[in-house]
Amino acid sequence: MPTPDPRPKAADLLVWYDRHRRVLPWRALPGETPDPYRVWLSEVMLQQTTIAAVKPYFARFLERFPTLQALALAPEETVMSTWAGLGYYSRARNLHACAKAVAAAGGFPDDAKGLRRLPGIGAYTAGAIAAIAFDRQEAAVDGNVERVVTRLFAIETPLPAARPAIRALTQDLVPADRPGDFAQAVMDLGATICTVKRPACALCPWMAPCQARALGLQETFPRKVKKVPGVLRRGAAFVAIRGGDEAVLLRTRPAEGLLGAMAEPPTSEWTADYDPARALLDAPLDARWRRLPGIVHHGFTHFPLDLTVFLARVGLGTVAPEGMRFTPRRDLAEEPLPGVMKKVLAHAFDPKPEAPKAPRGRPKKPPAAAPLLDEPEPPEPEPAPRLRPVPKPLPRVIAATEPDDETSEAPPAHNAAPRKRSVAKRPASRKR
DNA sequence: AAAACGTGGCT
DNA sequence: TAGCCAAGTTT
Repeated sequence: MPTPDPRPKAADLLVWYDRHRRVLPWRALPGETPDPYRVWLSEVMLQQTTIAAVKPYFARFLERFPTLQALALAPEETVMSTWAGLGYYSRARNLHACAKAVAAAGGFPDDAKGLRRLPGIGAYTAGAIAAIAFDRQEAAVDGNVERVVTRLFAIETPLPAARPAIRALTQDLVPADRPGDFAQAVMDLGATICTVKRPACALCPWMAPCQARALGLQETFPRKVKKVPGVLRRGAAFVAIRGGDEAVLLRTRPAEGLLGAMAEPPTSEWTADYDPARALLDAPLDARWRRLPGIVHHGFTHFPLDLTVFLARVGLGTVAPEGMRFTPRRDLAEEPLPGVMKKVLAHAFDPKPEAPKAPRGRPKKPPAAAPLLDEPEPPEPEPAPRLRPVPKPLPRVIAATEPDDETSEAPPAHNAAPRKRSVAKRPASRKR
Protein backbone atom coordinates (compact mmCIF):
# COMPACT_ATOMS: atom_id res chain seq x y z
CA MET A 1 0.00 0.00 0.00
CA PRO A 2 1.60 3.25 -1.10
CA THR A 3 1.19 5.62 1.78
CA PRO A 4 1.83 9.17 0.60
CA ASP A 5 4.95 10.62 2.11
CA PRO A 6 3.68 13.30 4.51
CA ARG A 7 6.90 15.22 4.24
CA PRO A 8 6.63 18.38 2.13
CA LYS A 9 9.26 18.58 -0.60
CA ALA A 10 11.10 21.81 -1.30
CA ALA A 11 11.36 20.79 -4.94
CA ASP A 12 7.59 20.70 -5.32
CA LEU A 13 7.31 24.21 -3.98
CA LEU A 14 10.11 25.51 -6.19
CA VAL A 15 8.41 24.16 -9.29
CA TRP A 16 5.32 26.11 -8.28
CA TYR A 17 7.41 29.18 -7.50
CA ASP A 18 9.07 29.18 -10.90
CA ARG A 19 5.66 29.56 -12.43
CA HIS A 20 3.84 31.72 -9.92
CA ARG A 21 6.39 33.89 -8.22
CA ARG A 22 5.38 37.48 -7.63
CA VAL A 23 7.30 40.27 -9.27
CA LEU A 24 8.37 42.82 -6.67
CA PRO A 25 10.55 45.90 -6.92
CA TRP A 26 13.16 44.56 -4.54
CA ARG A 27 13.20 41.07 -5.92
CA ALA A 28 15.84 40.02 -8.44
CA LEU A 29 14.55 38.48 -11.61
CA PRO A 30 15.65 34.94 -12.44
CA GLY A 31 19.31 35.09 -13.38
CA GLU A 32 19.91 38.41 -11.67
CA THR A 33 22.09 38.74 -8.61
CA PRO A 34 20.25 40.13 -5.59
CA ASP A 35 21.58 43.41 -4.21
CA PRO A 36 22.11 43.07 -0.44
CA TYR A 37 21.30 46.74 0.11
CA ARG A 38 17.92 46.41 -1.54
CA VAL A 39 17.20 43.08 0.09
CA TRP A 40 18.00 44.46 3.52
CA LEU A 41 16.09 47.70 2.98
CA SER A 42 12.99 45.89 1.76
CA GLU A 43 13.10 43.30 4.51
CA VAL A 44 13.25 45.93 7.21
CA MET A 45 10.41 47.88 5.65
CA LEU A 46 8.34 44.74 5.32
CA GLN A 47 8.51 43.94 9.01
CA GLN A 48 4.88 43.93 10.08
CA THR A 49 4.05 46.00 7.04
CA THR A 50 2.17 45.19 3.87
CA ILE A 51 3.74 45.14 0.44
CA ALA A 52 1.34 47.83 -0.75
CA ALA A 53 2.43 50.18 2.02
CA VAL A 54 6.11 49.49 1.45
CA LYS A 55 6.30 49.99 -2.31
CA PRO A 56 6.23 53.80 -2.42
CA TYR A 57 8.58 54.08 0.52
CA PHE A 58 11.03 51.66 -1.00
CA ALA A 59 11.10 53.71 -4.19
CA ARG A 60 11.53 56.96 -2.31
CA PHE A 61 14.36 55.60 -0.22
CA LEU A 62 16.25 54.38 -3.26
CA GLU A 63 15.73 57.75 -4.83
CA ARG A 64 17.03 59.67 -1.87
CA PHE A 65 19.58 57.13 -0.75
CA PRO A 66 20.72 55.26 -3.85
CA THR A 67 23.45 53.44 -1.99
CA LEU A 68 24.17 52.18 1.47
CA GLN A 69 26.82 54.87 1.78
CA ALA A 70 24.37 57.59 0.90
CA LEU A 71 22.03 56.35 3.59
CA ALA A 72 24.82 56.09 6.12
CA LEU A 73 25.88 59.67 5.47
CA ALA A 74 22.40 61.15 5.53
CA PRO A 75 21.25 63.23 8.51
CA GLU A 76 19.11 61.35 10.98
CA GLU A 77 16.21 63.69 10.49
CA THR A 78 16.17 63.11 6.76
CA VAL A 79 15.94 59.40 7.33
CA MET A 80 13.16 59.83 9.88
CA SER A 81 11.12 62.18 7.73
CA THR A 82 11.46 59.89 4.73
CA TRP A 83 10.20 57.06 6.88
CA ALA A 84 7.37 59.13 8.39
CA GLY A 85 4.05 57.39 7.91
CA LEU A 86 5.39 53.85 7.65
CA GLY A 87 5.20 53.22 11.37
CA TYR A 88 7.40 51.40 13.87
CA TYR A 89 9.92 54.19 13.89
CA SER A 90 12.56 52.28 15.77
CA ARG A 91 13.04 50.55 12.45
CA ALA A 92 14.15 53.81 10.89
CA ARG A 93 16.52 54.58 13.73
CA ASN A 94 17.97 51.09 13.56
CA LEU A 95 18.12 51.24 9.79
CA HIS A 96 20.31 54.31 9.97
CA ALA A 97 22.49 52.85 12.69
CA CYS A 98 22.82 49.64 10.70
CA ALA A 99 23.76 51.54 7.54
CA LYS A 100 26.54 53.31 9.38
CA ALA A 101 27.87 50.09 10.86
CA VAL A 102 27.77 48.22 7.58
CA ALA A 103 29.30 51.09 5.62
CA ALA A 104 32.08 51.31 8.16
CA ALA A 105 32.66 47.57 7.91
CA GLY A 106 32.80 47.75 4.16
CA GLY A 107 29.75 45.62 3.50
CA PHE A 108 27.13 43.32 4.95
CA PRO A 109 28.10 40.17 6.83
CA ASP A 110 27.38 37.27 4.49
CA ASP A 111 25.89 34.90 6.99
CA ALA A 112 22.92 34.88 9.36
CA LYS A 113 24.95 34.96 12.51
CA GLY A 114 26.77 38.11 11.49
CA LEU A 115 23.64 39.77 10.18
CA ARG A 116 21.78 39.00 13.38
CA ARG A 117 24.11 41.23 15.35
CA LEU A 118 23.17 44.33 13.41
CA PRO A 119 20.56 46.75 14.76
CA GLY A 120 17.07 46.11 13.49
CA ILE A 121 17.92 42.64 12.22
CA GLY A 122 16.29 39.83 14.16
CA ALA A 123 15.96 36.14 13.48
CA TYR A 124 13.61 36.50 10.55
CA THR A 125 15.46 39.27 8.75
CA ALA A 126 18.86 37.68 9.28
CA GLY A 127 17.61 34.44 7.79
CA ALA A 128 15.91 36.20 4.90
CA ILE A 129 18.94 38.27 3.92
CA ALA A 130 21.33 35.36 4.37
CA ALA A 131 19.20 33.12 2.18
CA ILE A 132 18.10 35.64 -0.44
CA ALA A 133 21.20 37.75 -0.81
CA PHE A 134 23.92 35.28 0.14
CA ASP A 135 22.50 31.92 -0.83
CA ARG A 136 22.76 30.51 2.65
CA GLN A 137 20.70 27.52 3.75
CA GLU A 138 18.69 29.50 6.28
CA ALA A 139 15.02 29.65 7.12
CA ALA A 140 13.13 32.96 7.10
CA VAL A 141 10.13 32.48 9.36
CA ASP A 142 7.59 35.26 9.10
CA GLY A 143 3.85 35.29 9.60
CA ASN A 144 3.26 33.62 6.25
CA VAL A 145 5.63 30.81 7.04
CA GLU A 146 4.10 30.31 10.46
CA ARG A 147 0.74 29.87 8.85
CA VAL A 148 1.99 27.49 6.18
CA VAL A 149 4.01 25.37 8.57
CA THR A 150 1.43 25.15 11.34
CA ARG A 151 -0.99 23.91 8.72
CA LEU A 152 1.42 21.47 7.14
CA PHE A 153 2.03 19.87 10.52
CA ALA A 154 -1.28 20.70 12.20
CA ILE A 155 0.53 22.25 15.12
CA GLU A 156 -1.86 22.57 18.03
CA THR A 157 0.36 24.68 20.23
CA PRO A 158 -0.80 28.28 20.00
CA LEU A 159 1.43 31.16 18.98
CA PRO A 160 3.72 32.50 20.19
CA ALA A 161 4.66 29.39 22.18
CA ALA A 162 4.90 27.35 18.99
CA ARG A 163 7.58 29.53 17.44
CA PRO A 164 10.64 27.44 18.32
CA ALA A 165 9.01 24.31 16.96
CA ILE A 166 7.93 26.11 13.80
CA ARG A 167 11.41 27.41 13.24
CA ALA A 168 12.96 23.97 13.63
CA LEU A 169 10.47 22.38 11.26
CA THR A 170 11.00 25.11 8.71
CA GLN A 171 14.76 24.87 8.88
CA ASP A 172 14.45 21.16 8.14
CA LEU A 173 12.62 21.94 4.94
CA VAL A 174 15.18 24.39 3.55
CA PRO A 175 17.00 22.86 0.58
CA ALA A 176 20.73 23.22 -0.01
CA ASP A 177 19.91 24.30 -3.53
CA ARG A 178 18.13 27.64 -4.03
CA PRO A 179 17.53 28.47 -0.37
CA GLY A 180 16.77 32.08 -1.27
CA ASP A 181 14.10 31.14 -3.73
CA PHE A 182 12.73 28.69 -1.21
CA ALA A 183 12.39 31.42 1.42
CA GLN A 184 10.55 33.67 -0.99
CA ALA A 185 8.49 30.77 -2.27
CA VAL A 186 7.08 29.88 1.14
CA MET A 187 6.16 33.50 1.70
CA ASP A 188 4.54 33.75 -1.72
CA LEU A 189 2.64 30.58 -1.00
CA GLY A 190 1.39 31.97 2.28
CA ALA A 191 0.45 35.27 0.72
CA THR A 192 -1.36 33.95 -2.34
CA ILE A 193 -2.48 30.35 -1.70
CA CYS A 194 -2.23 29.49 1.96
CA THR A 195 -4.11 32.59 3.00
CA VAL A 196 -5.66 33.33 6.37
CA LYS A 197 -9.19 32.99 5.06
CA ARG A 198 -10.27 30.57 2.40
CA PRO A 199 -6.93 29.13 1.41
CA ALA A 200 -6.82 27.87 -2.15
CA CYS A 201 -5.76 24.36 -1.25
CA ALA A 202 -6.66 22.98 -4.65
CA LEU A 203 -3.89 25.08 -6.16
CA CYS A 204 -1.32 24.30 -3.49
CA PRO A 205 1.82 22.36 -4.39
CA TRP A 206 1.87 21.13 -0.83
CA MET A 207 -1.73 20.02 -0.55
CA ALA A 208 -0.87 16.33 -0.37
CA PRO A 209 1.44 16.53 2.62
CA CYS A 210 -0.68 19.08 4.47
CA GLN A 211 -2.03 17.61 7.69
CA ALA A 212 -4.45 20.42 8.41
CA ARG A 213 -5.94 20.05 4.96
CA ALA A 214 -6.31 16.31 5.50
CA LEU A 215 -8.40 17.11 8.55
CA GLY A 216 -10.35 19.85 6.84
CA LEU A 217 -9.10 22.27 9.48
CA GLN A 218 -6.76 24.40 7.43
CA GLU A 219 -8.46 27.65 8.30
CA THR A 220 -8.10 27.01 12.01
CA PHE A 221 -4.32 27.23 11.99
CA PRO A 222 -2.25 28.75 13.37
CA ARG A 223 -3.81 28.50 16.81
CA LYS A 224 -3.17 31.61 18.80
CA VAL A 225 -3.94 33.17 22.13
CA LYS A 226 -6.11 36.19 21.68
CA LYS A 227 -4.61 39.41 22.81
CA VAL A 228 -6.19 41.82 25.17
CA PRO A 229 -7.01 45.24 23.78
CA GLY A 230 -5.35 48.20 25.46
CA VAL A 231 -7.18 50.75 27.55
CA LEU A 232 -8.22 54.02 25.93
CA ARG A 233 -5.96 56.94 26.72
CA ARG A 234 -6.79 60.60 26.31
CA GLY A 235 -4.76 63.72 25.96
CA ALA A 236 -4.62 67.18 24.47
CA ALA A 237 -2.62 68.47 21.52
CA PHE A 238 -1.69 72.12 21.16
CA VAL A 239 -1.33 73.57 17.70
CA ALA A 240 0.11 77.06 17.81
CA ILE A 241 0.17 78.84 14.48
CA ARG A 242 2.34 81.87 14.09
CA GLY A 243 1.15 84.62 11.79
CA GLY A 244 2.80 85.32 8.49
CA ASP A 245 4.32 82.06 7.36
CA GLU A 246 1.80 80.09 9.37
CA ALA A 247 4.56 78.30 11.16
CA VAL A 248 3.50 75.52 13.48
CA LEU A 249 5.04 74.99 16.89
CA LEU A 250 6.72 71.60 17.01
CA ARG A 251 9.08 69.63 19.14
CA THR A 252 10.94 66.38 18.81
CA ARG A 253 9.96 63.47 20.96
CA PRO A 254 12.53 61.61 23.04
CA ALA A 255 14.80 59.34 21.01
CA GLU A 256 13.40 56.15 22.46
CA GLY A 257 9.96 54.83 23.10
CA LEU A 258 6.64 55.60 21.47
CA LEU A 259 7.14 57.61 18.28
CA GLY A 260 10.74 58.04 19.31
CA ALA A 261 12.68 60.79 17.54
CA MET A 262 9.58 61.85 15.65
CA ALA A 263 8.10 65.35 15.58
CA GLU A 264 4.85 66.53 17.14
CA PRO A 265 2.96 69.60 18.17
CA PRO A 266 3.21 69.75 21.96
CA THR A 267 0.80 67.44 23.71
CA SER A 268 -0.20 66.72 27.25
CA GLU A 269 0.41 63.37 28.84
CA TRP A 270 -1.79 60.62 27.49
CA THR A 271 -3.61 58.90 30.29
CA ALA A 272 -6.81 56.98 30.82
CA ASP A 273 -8.24 59.65 33.09
CA TYR A 274 -7.06 62.80 31.33
CA ASP A 275 -9.54 65.66 31.63
CA PRO A 276 -9.60 67.93 28.57
CA ALA A 277 -11.36 70.58 30.64
CA ARG A 278 -8.12 71.15 32.49
CA ALA A 279 -5.95 70.89 29.43
CA LEU A 280 -4.86 74.51 29.39
CA LEU A 281 -2.68 73.83 32.37
CA ASP A 282 -0.61 71.80 29.94
CA ALA A 283 -0.42 74.42 27.20
CA PRO A 284 3.11 75.04 25.94
CA LEU A 285 2.71 78.78 25.89
CA ASP A 286 0.41 81.56 26.89
CA ALA A 287 -2.09 82.31 24.15
CA ARG A 288 -5.74 82.41 23.28
CA TRP A 289 -6.28 78.69 23.03
CA ARG A 290 -9.47 77.48 21.50
CA ARG A 291 -10.68 73.99 21.99
CA LEU A 292 -11.66 72.65 18.60
CA PRO A 293 -14.79 70.59 18.17
CA GLY A 294 -14.22 66.94 17.46
CA ILE A 295 -11.65 64.47 18.64
CA VAL A 296 -8.72 62.93 16.87
CA HIS A 297 -8.90 59.18 17.30
CA HIS A 298 -5.93 56.99 16.75
CA GLY A 299 -5.18 53.34 17.27
CA PHE A 300 -1.76 52.20 18.30
CA THR A 301 -0.86 48.56 18.46
CA HIS A 302 -1.34 48.39 22.18
CA PHE A 303 -3.84 51.13 22.98
CA PRO A 304 -6.33 53.50 21.38
CA LEU A 305 -5.86 57.24 21.80
CA ASP A 306 -8.27 60.19 21.78
CA LEU A 307 -6.71 63.60 21.39
CA THR A 308 -8.54 66.86 21.97
CA VAL A 309 -7.02 69.57 19.80
CA PHE A 310 -6.42 73.13 20.94
CA LEU A 311 -5.57 75.86 18.50
CA ALA A 312 -4.04 79.28 18.96
CA ARG A 313 -2.86 81.98 16.63
CA VAL A 314 0.19 83.72 17.95
CA GLY A 315 1.99 86.84 16.88
CA LEU A 316 5.00 87.01 14.62
CA GLY A 317 7.21 87.91 17.50
CA THR A 318 6.35 84.84 19.48
CA VAL A 319 9.41 82.94 20.57
CA ALA A 320 9.27 79.16 20.63
CA PRO A 321 9.61 77.74 24.12
CA GLU A 322 12.81 75.95 25.06
CA GLY A 323 13.30 72.81 23.01
CA MET A 324 10.63 73.72 20.49
CA ARG A 325 10.58 75.39 17.10
CA PHE A 326 8.24 77.03 14.66
CA THR A 327 8.25 75.24 11.35
CA PRO A 328 6.75 77.14 8.40
CA ARG A 329 3.84 75.31 6.95
CA ARG A 330 5.52 74.84 3.63
CA ASP A 331 8.39 73.04 5.34
CA LEU A 332 6.26 70.55 7.22
CA ALA A 333 7.18 67.84 4.75
CA GLU A 334 10.70 67.89 6.09
CA GLU A 335 9.46 67.20 9.57
CA PRO A 336 9.27 63.58 10.67
CA LEU A 337 5.61 63.71 11.58
CA PRO A 338 4.03 60.36 12.41
CA GLY A 339 0.56 59.57 11.18
CA VAL A 340 -1.21 60.48 14.37
CA MET A 341 0.37 63.93 14.40
CA LYS A 342 -0.54 64.51 10.78
CA LYS A 343 -4.08 63.79 11.83
CA VAL A 344 -3.81 66.37 14.58
CA LEU A 345 -2.52 69.03 12.21
CA ALA A 346 -5.13 68.15 9.63
CA HIS A 347 -7.77 68.52 12.28
CA ALA A 348 -6.38 71.85 13.41
CA PHE A 349 -6.42 73.23 9.91
CA ASP A 350 -9.70 71.66 8.94
CA PRO A 351 -11.78 70.76 11.99
CA LYS A 352 -14.49 68.18 11.66
CA PRO A 353 -17.53 68.40 13.85
CA GLU A 354 -18.02 65.76 16.49
CA ALA A 355 -20.05 62.88 15.30
CA PRO A 356 -23.69 63.46 16.12
CA LYS A 357 -25.88 60.53 16.90
CA ALA A 358 -26.22 59.04 13.49
CA PRO A 359 -29.07 60.90 11.90
CA ARG A 360 -30.37 58.30 9.57
CA GLY A 361 -31.15 60.74 6.87
CA ARG A 362 -28.58 59.99 4.29
CA PRO A 363 -25.50 61.78 5.46
CA LYS A 364 -24.19 64.35 3.13
CA LYS A 365 -20.88 63.73 1.59
CA PRO A 366 -18.06 64.95 3.75
CA PRO A 367 -16.69 68.20 2.40
CA ALA A 368 -13.82 67.65 0.04
CA ALA A 369 -11.11 67.10 2.57
CA ALA A 370 -9.01 70.18 2.39
CA PRO A 371 -5.62 68.98 1.38
CA LEU A 372 -3.46 69.77 4.25
CA LEU A 373 -0.12 68.23 4.24
CA ASP A 374 -0.16 67.57 0.58
CA GLU A 375 1.53 68.52 -2.60
CA PRO A 376 2.50 72.17 -2.66
CA GLU A 377 1.52 72.55 -6.27
CA PRO A 378 -0.81 75.50 -6.26
CA PRO A 379 1.52 78.25 -5.09
CA GLU A 380 -1.28 80.46 -4.00
CA PRO A 381 -0.86 84.07 -3.06
CA GLU A 382 0.11 84.64 0.50
CA PRO A 383 -2.95 85.80 2.37
CA ALA A 384 -2.42 88.94 4.27
CA PRO A 385 -1.15 87.76 7.60
CA ARG A 386 -3.57 88.60 10.30
CA LEU A 387 -1.34 89.62 13.02
CA ARG A 388 -2.60 89.47 16.46
CA PRO A 389 -0.94 91.57 19.05
CA VAL A 390 0.87 89.22 21.30
CA PRO A 391 -1.53 89.23 24.18
CA LYS A 392 -0.38 87.53 27.26
CA PRO A 393 -3.54 86.85 29.10
CA LEU A 394 -3.88 83.88 31.31
CA PRO A 395 -4.70 80.91 29.22
CA ARG A 396 -8.34 80.54 28.68
CA VAL A 397 -10.59 78.67 26.43
CA ILE A 398 -12.58 80.55 23.92
CA ALA A 399 -15.84 78.75 23.82
CA ALA A 400 -15.60 77.13 20.50
CA THR A 401 -18.54 75.39 19.12
CA GLU A 402 -17.79 76.65 15.71
CA PRO A 403 -14.84 75.90 13.55
CA ASP A 404 -12.07 78.39 13.21
CA ASP A 405 -12.79 79.95 9.89
CA GLU A 406 -9.50 81.70 9.87
CA THR A 407 -7.65 78.50 9.60
CA SER A 408 -9.81 76.58 7.23
CA GLU A 409 -8.43 78.00 4.06
CA ALA A 410 -4.79 77.76 4.71
CA PRO A 411 -2.47 76.71 1.94
CA PRO A 412 -1.70 73.07 1.57
CA ALA A 413 1.77 72.10 2.52
CA HIS A 414 3.76 69.39 0.91
CA ASN A 415 3.89 66.06 2.49
CA ALA A 416 5.20 62.88 1.08
CA ALA A 417 3.22 60.41 3.08
CA PRO A 418 -0.23 59.26 2.19
CA ARG A 419 -2.88 61.20 3.94
CA LYS A 420 -5.67 59.83 5.92
CA ARG A 421 -8.44 61.22 7.92
CA SER A 422 -9.78 59.63 10.95
CA VAL A 423 -10.96 62.52 12.84
CA ALA A 424 -14.15 61.91 14.64
CA LYS A 425 -16.84 62.47 12.19
CA ARG A 426 -19.94 60.74 11.27
CA PRO A 427 -19.08 57.48 9.67
CA ALA A 428 -20.90 58.38 6.51
CA SER A 429 -22.67 55.14 5.96
CA ARG A 430 -21.13 54.55 2.66
CA LYS A 431 -22.84 51.75 1.00
CA ARG A 432 -21.70 51.04 -2.39
C1' DA B 1 9.36 36.75 28.63
C1' DA B 2 5.73 39.69 28.24
C1' DA B 3 5.03 44.10 26.53
C1' DA B 4 6.09 47.96 23.67
C1' DC B 5 6.07 49.49 19.23
C1' DG B 6 2.36 52.40 13.84
C1' DT B 7 -0.41 52.27 10.30
C1' DG B 8 -3.63 51.00 6.69
C1' DG B 9 -6.63 47.73 4.63
C1' DC B 10 -9.98 44.23 4.81
C1' DT B 11 -13.96 41.61 6.67
C1' DT C 1 -18.00 48.15 12.93
C1' DA C 2 -14.40 46.41 15.58
C1' DG C 3 -11.04 43.38 15.32
C1' DC C 4 -7.48 41.14 12.85
C1' DC C 5 -3.39 41.10 10.34
C1' DA C 6 0.93 42.41 7.68
C1' DA C 7 8.15 39.63 4.99
C1' DG C 8 9.21 41.33 13.50
C1' DT C 9 12.63 43.49 16.82
C1' DT C 10 13.87 45.11 21.18
C1' DT C 11 14.04 45.28 26.07
